[in-house]
Amino acid sequence: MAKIDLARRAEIGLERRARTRARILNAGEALLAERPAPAITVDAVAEAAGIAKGTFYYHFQNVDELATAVGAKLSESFNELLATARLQIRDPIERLSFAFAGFLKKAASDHDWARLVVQNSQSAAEFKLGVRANIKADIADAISNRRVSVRDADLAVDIVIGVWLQVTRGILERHAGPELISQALDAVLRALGVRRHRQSR
Amino acid sequence: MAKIDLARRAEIGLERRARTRARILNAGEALLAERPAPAITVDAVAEAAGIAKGTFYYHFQNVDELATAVGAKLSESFNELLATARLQIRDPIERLSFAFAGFLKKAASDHDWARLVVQNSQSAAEFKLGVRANIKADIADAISNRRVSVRDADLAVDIVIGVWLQVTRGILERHAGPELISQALDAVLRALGVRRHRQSR
Amino acid sequence: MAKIDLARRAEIGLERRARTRARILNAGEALLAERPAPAITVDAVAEAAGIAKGTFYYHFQNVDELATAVGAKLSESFNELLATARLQIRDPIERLSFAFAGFLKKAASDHDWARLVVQNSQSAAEFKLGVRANIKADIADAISNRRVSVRDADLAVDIVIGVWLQVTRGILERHAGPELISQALDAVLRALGVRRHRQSR
Amino acid sequence: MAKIDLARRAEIGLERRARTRARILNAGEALLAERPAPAITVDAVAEAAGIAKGTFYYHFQNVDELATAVGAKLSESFNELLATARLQIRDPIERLSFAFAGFLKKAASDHDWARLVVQNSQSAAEFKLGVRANIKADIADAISNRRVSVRDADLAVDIVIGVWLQVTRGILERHAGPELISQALDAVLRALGVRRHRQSR
DNA sequence: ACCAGCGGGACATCCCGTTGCT
DNA sequence: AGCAACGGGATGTCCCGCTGGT
Repeated sequence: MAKIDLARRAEIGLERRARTRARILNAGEALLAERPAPAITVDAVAEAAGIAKGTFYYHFQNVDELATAVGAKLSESFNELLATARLQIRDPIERLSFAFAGFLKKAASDHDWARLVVQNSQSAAEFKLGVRANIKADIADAISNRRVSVRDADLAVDIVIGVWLQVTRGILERHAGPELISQALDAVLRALGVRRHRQSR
Repeated sequence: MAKIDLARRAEIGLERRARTRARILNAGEALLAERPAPAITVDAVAEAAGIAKGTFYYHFQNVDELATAVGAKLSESFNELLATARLQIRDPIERLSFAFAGFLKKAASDHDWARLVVQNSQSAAEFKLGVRANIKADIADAISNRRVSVRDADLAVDIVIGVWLQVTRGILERHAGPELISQALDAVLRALGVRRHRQSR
Repeated sequence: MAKIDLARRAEIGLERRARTRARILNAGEALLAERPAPAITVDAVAEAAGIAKGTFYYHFQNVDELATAVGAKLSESFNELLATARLQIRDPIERLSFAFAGFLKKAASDHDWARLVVQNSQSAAEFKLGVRANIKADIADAISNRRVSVRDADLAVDIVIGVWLQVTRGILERHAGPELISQALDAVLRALGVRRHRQSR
Repeated sequence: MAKIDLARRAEIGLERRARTRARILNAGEALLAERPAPAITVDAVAEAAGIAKGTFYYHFQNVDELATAVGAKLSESFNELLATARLQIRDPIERLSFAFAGFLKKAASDHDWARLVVQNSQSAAEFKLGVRANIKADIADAISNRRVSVRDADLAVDIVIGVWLQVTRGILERHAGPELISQALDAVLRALGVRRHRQSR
């Protein structure tokens, strides 16, 4: 019974720990959506999360570590979408299109998420690199298959990311409707010089 | 005689004031190029400008006011380029192309300026609006003249600005060479669906 | 068990908090006895209380709040004396006399307290109003009972308070002895035009 | 002619100096009427006087010196009234009465002056001593002539000054009307135990 | 005699990271 | 695991008094 007690207790502790950590993460997410990392304070996070400041330090070293964790969580949300695409879609252009449209749709339906993405695109190097690597892989594939006229893969990635981020900002600032998403996608594909092939969208 | 005295005094005062103010502005520019406004301190600005903190507060209310002033100065650097284009080029597409390429060239040749632009594109609402308004005017013109296939002016502006900013980032981060500028421009024009007309570039 | 824990924790917290708060209050009292509120600094209070500045701000928003708290504590010291009078003495004139003499006796025996009273009589509106209201109630009573010849209650209060404060200053500045207290009281009663009745003092 | 020029110039200089000094004094008066000396700044005085801060330091060493000068000016305003009384009135009680009523009348008709008096009564030792000395002289006279029943001159002075100051506060805070002045005077005379003699009021 | 501008420093405020407790 | 309270220090802000000019 003592065994059970201890195991149970540890289990509860872990649960509790995870729950508290999640609350901090959510609070951090909300604040990081408003302003960049250097401008948020541990006090603010603790208050938003409804915990004591000491508790924050039990879970994170400092605000930067929280920002990193939030960035990682954000990366996951991207990877979910990308994983789907990777499994189901073979054609790199279609895959890119799927992801591009998917990200914008998500931004349109979840403004908090969109704000977070925009803020993190500025700082949070790791997050940026992850997304970029994914897009670049598809584009490099497309380039080597002569599916696009653009030569420079990095330039192509910049075009895709640049339009994506700016349209995301447009969604937030001008409440641009979702009907613009397909137009934006078409524009990006034109920019890349996509050759019609088996283009299904 | 009193007239001359007063005028002279004011003149000297203005000169001195202007000189100190310029030093602060330059220091602020340099710091704002590194990190966003909320993360720079008055102490850092004062030290970089070689003045006392009290002197800073004699010229600006606080760091935000400095950031605004830097933004205004930045706007001017844009307006210079745009004023040239406005006077010499009639065709909206050519004008847009001229400005787009011009901004990227400037970024390539002056990385400090480029960094400042990228940082300010995030904050500094006024600066953004000024640039945006200029671009939108040309695009609206092009749309009404059926020179582009894109319908939504705001989306078109987002495309131009998005690619521009991201390529500027590329110049800074990957030291992208100036040879990419014309490729980027071509891509943007394709994205807008520009119809060949008397397109000379 | 959890209940006990929480209660105990809160209790200890409260104890510690109260102790530190009391130290700050005492330090503030001592400083406010020397000079008016706008002239005392948080640094001085913190040093006098033997705490860090941060701790001060954990307990008070700023010096004004401390001054208010000191005023409240001072009010209590008055109310203690007045409460005794209210319970034991029926006659308004006697009650007033008791309080008047009591305040002066206290001033004579505790110069720090007296200094604090004199300083606070200038600022600290709330403190003043509390004392004034008490005195006025007794005087209004006396007026309606035709126990005094003075008609205007506010004027009567001014007379009582004015003499009281000034004699208190005299105690501090000229080290006026306690033998003057009864003389001062007699003078005030004459000023009010008190009619002998069952006047026992 | 050169002589005349120089003399004239010096004359003008003196005039100008006096005028500027007066402007500073007036501004200081206005500010010192609002809050005690430690809380007013040279910057505020300079702005209120419409002069540069450097000019302030040409006329005064610091704020305390200004406060002293304002106090001196205030003393003069008292002495004017007292000088009249001294010349025209022989009887010490009548003289005291004249001054007491005169001060209150002035307070009622010039609230700025009254505010200044109340503020300075707290600080400004010199000002207080001057007034006190005057009153005490009359009272000592009255005591030695057996015109009052009070024995202790200092206590008597405290009574007079205490009531006077508090009634002045009443005039400011409750806009007490001038009709209370004679009542206040009567009360003070009763407090002192004045024996009817040739009492004219 | 007056002024604009400036250097220096006192002070208020905020916030970080730690401690001791349960 | 979580909390209240605290110490320490970075930073913003204000203001004093000086300087060099006319």
